[in-house]
Amino acid sequence: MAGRPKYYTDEELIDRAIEVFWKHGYAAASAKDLMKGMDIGQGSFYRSFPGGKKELFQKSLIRFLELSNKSFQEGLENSSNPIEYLKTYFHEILLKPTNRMHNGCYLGNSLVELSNLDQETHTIASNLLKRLQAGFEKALELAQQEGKLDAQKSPKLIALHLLNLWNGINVTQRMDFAPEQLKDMLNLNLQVLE
Amino acid sequence: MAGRPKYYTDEELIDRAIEVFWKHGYAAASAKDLMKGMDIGQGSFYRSFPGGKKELFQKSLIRFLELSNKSFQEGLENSSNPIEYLKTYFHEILLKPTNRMHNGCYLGNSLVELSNLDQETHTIASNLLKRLQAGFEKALELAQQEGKLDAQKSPKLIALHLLNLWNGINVTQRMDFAPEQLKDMLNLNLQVLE
DNA sequence: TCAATTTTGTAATGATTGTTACAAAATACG
DNA sequence: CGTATTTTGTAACAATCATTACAAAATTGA
Repeated sequence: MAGRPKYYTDEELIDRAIEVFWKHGYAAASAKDLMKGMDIGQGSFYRSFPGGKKELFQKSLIRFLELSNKSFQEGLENSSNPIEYLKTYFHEILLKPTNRMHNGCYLGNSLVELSNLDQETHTIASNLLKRLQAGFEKALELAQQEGKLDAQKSPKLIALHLLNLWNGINVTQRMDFAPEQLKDMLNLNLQVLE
Repeated sequence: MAGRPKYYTDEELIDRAIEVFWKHGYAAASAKDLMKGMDIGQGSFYRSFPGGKKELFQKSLIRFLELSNKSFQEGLENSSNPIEYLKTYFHEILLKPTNRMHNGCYLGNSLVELSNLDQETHTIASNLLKRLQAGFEKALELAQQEGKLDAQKSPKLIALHLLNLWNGINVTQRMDFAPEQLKDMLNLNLQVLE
C-alpha cells in the first residue's frame, strides 16, 4: 500500500455530507457546499465519489439508516420492556435542541424531495424507511411474546401506524407548536400500544 | 385601460405554476420549467411576477390553501355529518390516480423543503397548514354541537392529530404500500372520531 | 390613423452549476 | 535516494441558473 494518505475515511466524509444534505436538501446542497462541509477539495471529492453528488447522496442515505438501525436495535436489546422503549424512542424526537431530528427524518425528507425527480434514489429511501418500520414490527412482536402487548393486535398494522406517526411528526414538528401540544398528540397516538 | 392584452390571468398562471412546483419542488423547479409549464415567455414571467421565482412560489402557496380551504369548507357545509365528512376527506387522499394529492400535500412538501433555507416562506407554509388544522377543528366543534362527537374530547387535540395524520400520509403514501394496508392504518387513526 | 400604453418575444447578462483535467504533494517500497 | 502510487489542490470547462434590457406586437382612446 503506497501513495499519499487520505485525510479522512470515506465514512467520515459521508457522515459530514449527511449533515449538509440534511440541512439543505438534495437539490439545494451544491457541490461546493458539500466539499466545504466535508472539508475537502474538488480533487478529493470526485476521487472518493466518482459518481459525484448523486452517488454521495445515495451512500449517505444507506449509511444514515445503518446508523439509525444499529442505534435502535441496540437500544431494544438493552431494554427490558419493548413497549416502553418504543414510547421513549418517539418522545425523544420531540426533545428538539439536542436532537438531530429537528431537521426531520433524513429519509423522509429525501423520499418527499426525490419522489418525482429520481426514481432510483426514491426507491432507496423508500426501502430504507421500510426497514425502520420492520424495526418497529420486531419490537412489537417481542412485546407480544413477553405478554406486554395484546396478542390480538397486529404488529404489522401497528408498525405501519408508527411509521406514519414518525413521518407525520417529521413534518408537524416544523410548525412551531408548543411542545406540550405535540406531546399530548403523540401520547394519543401511542395509546394503541396500551 | 389600454395596451396589449394578457394571454392569461395571474390566477391561471399561478395555478399552472403550482403544478410545476408541486412536481419538482421549489429548488428543482427552474425558471424555464415554470415558464414552460405556465406557457409564457421570460418577458411575461418577470412582468407578472417581478419578485421572480420566490414571489411566484409564495403566491402559489397562498392560492393553494385558498382553493383547498374553499373546497373543504363548502364540502363541510353541504355535509349532514361532519364526522363522516372528515372520514371521507381523508380516505380520498388514498385514491391515488385521480387525486392531485399523489404528489403529497403541497404545503407539507414546501414546509419540509424550505424550513432551513427560507425562513419567510417557511413561516407562510406553516401558517397555511395551521389553517387546514383550524378547518379540522371547526368540523369537530360542529360535530360536538350536533352530538356526533363525544363532548369530553378535545377538538384542538384531535385536530392536531388529524393534521399530523395528514402530514404522515403525505409521506407514507410515497412508499408504495398496498392500498389496503394504508386503508387499515387510516381507519385505525380515525377511530378517535368514534 | 396615430400616439400612448401594456404585454410579449428575444437577446444578453453575470453568476453559479456539477464535473473534468492535470499538476503538485505526500506516502511506501525498492 | 528514487520511483511508483495515491491523494490533494487548482485551473478550466461547458451548461445551466435566475434575471435584466430592450425591441416588436397588440391593444385603447383621441
